[in-house]
Amino acid sequence: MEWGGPAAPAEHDKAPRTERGRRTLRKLLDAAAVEFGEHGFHEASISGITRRAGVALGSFYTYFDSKDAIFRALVSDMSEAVKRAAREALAGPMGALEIERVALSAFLRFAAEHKEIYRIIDEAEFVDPASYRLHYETIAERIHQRLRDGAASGELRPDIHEAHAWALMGMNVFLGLRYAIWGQGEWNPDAVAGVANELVARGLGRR
Amino acid sequence: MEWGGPAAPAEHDKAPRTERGRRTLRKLLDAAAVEFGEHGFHEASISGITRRAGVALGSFYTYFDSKDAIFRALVSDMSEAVKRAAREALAGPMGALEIERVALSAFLRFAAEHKEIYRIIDEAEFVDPASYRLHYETIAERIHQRLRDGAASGELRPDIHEAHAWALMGMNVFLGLRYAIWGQGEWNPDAVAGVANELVARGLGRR
Amino acid sequence: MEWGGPAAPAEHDKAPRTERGRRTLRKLLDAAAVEFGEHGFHEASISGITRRAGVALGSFYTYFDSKDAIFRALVSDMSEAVKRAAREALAGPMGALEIERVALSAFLRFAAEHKEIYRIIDEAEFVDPASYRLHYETIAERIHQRLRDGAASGELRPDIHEAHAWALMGMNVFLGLRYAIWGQGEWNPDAVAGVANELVARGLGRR
Amino acid sequence: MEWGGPAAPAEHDKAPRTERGRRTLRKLLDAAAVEFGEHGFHEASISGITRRAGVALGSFYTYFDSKDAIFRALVSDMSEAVKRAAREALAGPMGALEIERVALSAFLRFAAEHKEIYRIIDEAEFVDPASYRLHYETIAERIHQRLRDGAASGELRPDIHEAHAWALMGMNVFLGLRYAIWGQGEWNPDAVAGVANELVARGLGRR
DNA sequence: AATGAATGAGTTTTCATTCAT
DNA sequence: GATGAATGAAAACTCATTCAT
Repeated sequence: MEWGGPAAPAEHDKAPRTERGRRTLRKLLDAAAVEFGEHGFHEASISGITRRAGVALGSFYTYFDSKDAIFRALVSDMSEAVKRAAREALAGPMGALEIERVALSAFLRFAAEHKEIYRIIDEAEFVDPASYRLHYETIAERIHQRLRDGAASGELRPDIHEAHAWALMGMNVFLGLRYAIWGQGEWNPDAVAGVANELVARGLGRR
Repeated sequence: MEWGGPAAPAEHDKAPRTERGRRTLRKLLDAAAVEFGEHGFHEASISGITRRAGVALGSFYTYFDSKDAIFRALVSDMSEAVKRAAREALAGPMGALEIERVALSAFLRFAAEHKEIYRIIDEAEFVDPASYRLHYETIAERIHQRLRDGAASGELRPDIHEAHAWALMGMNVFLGLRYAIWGQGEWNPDAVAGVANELVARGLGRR
Repeated sequence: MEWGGPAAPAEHDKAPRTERGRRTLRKLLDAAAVEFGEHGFHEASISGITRRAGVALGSFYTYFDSKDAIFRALVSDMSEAVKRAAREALAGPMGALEIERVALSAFLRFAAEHKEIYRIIDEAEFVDPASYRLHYETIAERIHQRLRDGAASGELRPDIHEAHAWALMGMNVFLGLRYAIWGQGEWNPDAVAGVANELVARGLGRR
Repeated sequence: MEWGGPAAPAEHDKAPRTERGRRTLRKLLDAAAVEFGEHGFHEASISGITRRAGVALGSFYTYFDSKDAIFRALVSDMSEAVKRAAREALAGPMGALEIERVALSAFLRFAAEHKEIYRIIDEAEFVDPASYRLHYETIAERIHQRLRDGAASGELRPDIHEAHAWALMGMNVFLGLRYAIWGQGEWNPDAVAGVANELVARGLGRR
């Protein structure tokens, strides 16, 4: 459940000043990921978080101003983690279609590993609509850029539209929902990504 | 905001016996759509619903057993309305690809008209996970069936897979999010549906 | 401890609509007078008030929005009661000096009877400074008017100044503090009022 | 805001041993005067005091045992300062009436300079009732003694009563409230003291 | 002496649900 | 059926005080 990364994001306004404090902050974030994933934002309780983290209730407020605040911190933590996972998978040089296939495959693996991400991102729609919208707009823009690059290189059709990026993202998200979250053991990320990629290849590729 | 249809769904266990009761029930459902759409399930309050409906707080329990109950009634009300909108749009005889285009176009119009549907369906993930899952599985199955029909008629590729249905649904949902919900005035449902449909046509159509 | 008067002041925004509600509101106000008088605003608790009133904790919020709100309601209740007590004592026709003597005497009796008034008014300085200031400014103005009337009738010096009204009020308040609140059994309101009145008579009376 | 005087009152049980400690103690007391004056006892926080003082939270307890303790130290600091201001104003030889006039004038100036004194003394009624009562009883006794001296010297009426002292103190306090605390710029301490003193002169002076 | 993290008891407030009229 | 008052469990949040470094 550890979302890796350093425990004290730069923008955090109650940054710990000691090593001990840094550890406590990390424990709280990890505990919050579990608690929110299990119960959802509203059913989750601060005391549930601190209990899991093994710290006193009051200590929560040493690091966060409210339940909202830790939720927001968690969402950006996760957006960051998803991005990192994608970047790692896309390290080497690849063709445009290959990129999309690998990206989807990596995302499916990541979601299967961190199922709580769906609940938490979806709940952001209610808890912090701005960050919810930003989350998807950022990803769509990233995809859109990749598609334009593919068009420029001649591998994809020249008439790439923003709607294509959103369509692609929607596909990916729902395939993740169907297989990574609701899937039953036997499915294969590469196979799913392959089926989707064939659709994209024909749909957007140059013949 | 009126979700049309008769006021007393068959499965409702506290069906009103009088005409006056029927009107009160309808007022409550309409008020709930607004309240839940505006605040989300948890921030919404029964008293907010009854205030909007113009009835006394206590009267709520004459028609619903709980907050959950009215929410569930609303979700099925809406699923029903979406289905009805689709059915109406798909009345005449059409080819497989045309069906998908018209269905998406109708859905985009419907969502633009009833923006609260996204919030409410999404929130079902937390309030009533089973109905959330059922909602999407039902739609996916419907799409899957249509694709199989298209394959049988020879218009689509023969190797249709369930993943194709989920991919298609994801596209539609995210295009709705981007344009019907977050869009700014100028967009055209038919154009969006056209872009998506071209992708599907190449991706799944027989050459 | 009952502050008499009707239970539902006109300006109250959560006025009860039934007789039963009216009784509950009255019980809450009376209980609050005791609780605030005994513990002061900050040490007083809502649950203490409802326990004394014999109603459920939640019922408090049927009538008041917050601890502040009931405190403010109480202060105006009391200002009103003090004014009423004074008016009753000053019913018949009297000379200017006699008026001041009777007013002080009545105030001393009232304060002895309702010792909590000092704590509550004084605490308003912190809880609701505006009403604290208004309370004293209103009384000072009332006194000032009476003194001007006395000057007009020729019984008092013609050069009455606002400062005289504040001086008189200060005398009264501190004599109340010394005798009505901190006094030990044996004191006599009329005697105290007499001593003060002689001072006023010489100080402000026409020779 | 500095209440002058040496930083370590004799009765203080945690007297600092070093010069540095003495400075920290002084900073805490000055910060507390501002914090309590601004927010009142209950809304004031230890962390607010240490933040203003520029020291760490924990350091507070090196010098005071509790929030109450520093409040009490502050009240006695202020009582002391008021007394000192009066003593300085009353240095030379004066008649009984002149003494009262000068004392009031000096008090008005002092209060205008240190407006927080009213809030803090008044709040003592709730935080430390004994010291509140003692504060006023001590002052009343001091005034009473001066009036008796005036009677003995023949300048004042022989039948001086304790109630006269309390009446005088009440006048002074409320004139201070009206002019020093709530007054708007233009008032003159000597003029106010003059009006009050004329009242006292006629009321208590020998004709 | 100084620092700042940790503690947890205590209080306000909300609101779904029940009930008497 | 309708009304609106009553209930009380549950949770967020504050902050004086303690403690480890």
